[in-house]
Amino acid sequence: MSNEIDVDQLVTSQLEAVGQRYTNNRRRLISILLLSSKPLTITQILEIDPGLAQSSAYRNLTALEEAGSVVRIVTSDDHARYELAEEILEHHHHIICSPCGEILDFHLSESVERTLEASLKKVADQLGFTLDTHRLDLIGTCTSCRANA
Amino acid sequence: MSNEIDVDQLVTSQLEAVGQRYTNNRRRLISILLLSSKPLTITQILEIDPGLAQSSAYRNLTALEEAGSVVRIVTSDDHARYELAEEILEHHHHIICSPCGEILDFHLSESVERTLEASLKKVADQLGFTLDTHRLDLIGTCTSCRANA
DNA sequence: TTTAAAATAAGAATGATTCTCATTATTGCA
DNA sequence: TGCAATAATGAGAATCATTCTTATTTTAAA
Repeated sequence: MSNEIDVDQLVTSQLEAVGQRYTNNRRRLISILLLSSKPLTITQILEIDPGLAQSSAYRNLTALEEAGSVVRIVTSDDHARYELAEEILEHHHHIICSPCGEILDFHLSESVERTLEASLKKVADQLGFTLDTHRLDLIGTCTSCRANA
Repeated sequence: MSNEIDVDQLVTSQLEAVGQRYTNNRRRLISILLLSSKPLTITQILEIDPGLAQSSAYRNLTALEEAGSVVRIVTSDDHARYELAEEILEHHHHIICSPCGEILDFHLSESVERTLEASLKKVADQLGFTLDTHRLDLIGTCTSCRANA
């Protein structure tokens, strides 16, 4: 799933399923996210590709989110961040620096992930919820914020 | 920690530690959150106690958050929600209904919680992060949203 | 009490995000 | 290939949760 051709095909079919086209602007967004190892704010995305119109970037990221290709992450700092969906990237989690809002991805071992999932399934059943996914975020302080403190 | 007198004492000292007073408005906020079994939006809080001024509610919830008495939770729907901090409520997690934004609290068994924490500590160390806490959210659909679908 | 510092509340300001709409591109069909 | 019809684009306006300002009120300590 790390091959760009596969990603394009996947996104194409995800968009098709919600009646949307894989346009040039949307390709640019996907490729920016593909090159980034961490979730990006709209501001960061526009800095990387200043040719993108802000309003189109918002609209297209929303379209990609509805298609299930992209995920919108909100932390307490007030810029949402976007990254490729787990169907493209693999299931993973986030470690968030609370002073600066920076987010990095990390993975949990298979076995921890599995015991966790079993427990979560049980909880959701008890509460009458249908489960789509889970989100595990670590909140802390990164090296550089610690240095500047 | 479920005794209201204890809560008031705790909040008083938490506020004191950041040079803030436990005023009447702040008491009203704490008691609303104490009576709720789930995180509330500002709108919901003002509906419960229409005597509160919106600007004061925001300011006071921010003060209580800085004191560590209250936590601000942002989901993808655009109203932040507030609940009492874990120091008051006990460590717990959230199950979020993505159609309607509703949040319920749940607890994980001690043993699952412990294995999880051990893994997370390891990850944080590797990435050079100091860890404050973790956040585990289940994303799904609640019974009533499923019924109206 | 008096007084200095903190809290309050009403409304203005901010700013991320969403909407509008005129223009441009794309698709399906003849 | 050419022509609608439909979808996407981009510039700027509008929205709306949240934060700021400021004049007034409350509080705590001497």
